[in-house]
Amino acid sequence: MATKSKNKPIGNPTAFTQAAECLRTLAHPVRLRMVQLLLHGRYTVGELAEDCEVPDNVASEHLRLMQRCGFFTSEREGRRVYYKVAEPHLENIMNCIESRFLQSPE
Amino acid sequence: MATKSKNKPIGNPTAFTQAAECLRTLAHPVRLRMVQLLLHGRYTVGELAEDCEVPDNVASEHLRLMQRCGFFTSEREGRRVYYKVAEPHLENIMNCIESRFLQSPE
DNA sequence: TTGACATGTCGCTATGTTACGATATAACAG
DNA sequence: CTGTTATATCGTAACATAGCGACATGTCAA
Repeated sequence: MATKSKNKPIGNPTAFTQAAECLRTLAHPVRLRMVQLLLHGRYTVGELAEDCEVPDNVASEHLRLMQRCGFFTSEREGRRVYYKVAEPHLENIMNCIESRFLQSPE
Repeated sequence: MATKSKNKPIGNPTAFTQAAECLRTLAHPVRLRMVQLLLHGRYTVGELAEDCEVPDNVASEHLRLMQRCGFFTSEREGRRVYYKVAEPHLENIMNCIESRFLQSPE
């Protein structure tokens, strides 16, 4: 019964927990849009907030969450703060998501 | 100012909402492990529950969630119910996740 | 200094999610 | 029929999350 030879993939429980945490951070429509935008350039909090149609402080909180996951870094320039992508795998994952959900502009 | 020519990617708000829902469904350690297993073969509820170390009814609820997203289908055989992958993009997305988090067996 | 602007943080409420125990259904053996 | 196994569902309690308004910080201009 243990010799069923189903050769299961190995699974490190800790890794699944970490992966799930990052995916939860990604799993929000506003945050997905922010990732998509930041993969194409750098933006300020205000620019992201306007594009996503949320108040500035809400945008700021979403950005803070993603910064904690290591997705983004930020640099202040004058009174503006620019965010940009720091996690290189975000591009691959976003491509997968886009190919499934954002394909046909309808 | 609108002529800043940042050529933003187009974004269909509905698509981001759908994508976020599916990602939330994926964003759980037990469910990620189930997806990984089912990408390599078909399994019964009991087999998945044992591998993931959760009670059968908890496994059943996770499977139901993922079935609602279209990730899996199920077929009864006697008293067992086998689940298998129905959403072809799951493999690509899982590969992205594995390449980021499940790389080094350590 | 004062005031305006950009961003960040806090406290709260509403809502969603998870896991559990109990119970229900389904298939089968005797 | 009865009992056993496999899976599914329901109600609920603990917990996490999202968004809001108010307030705090930080930068600059006059």
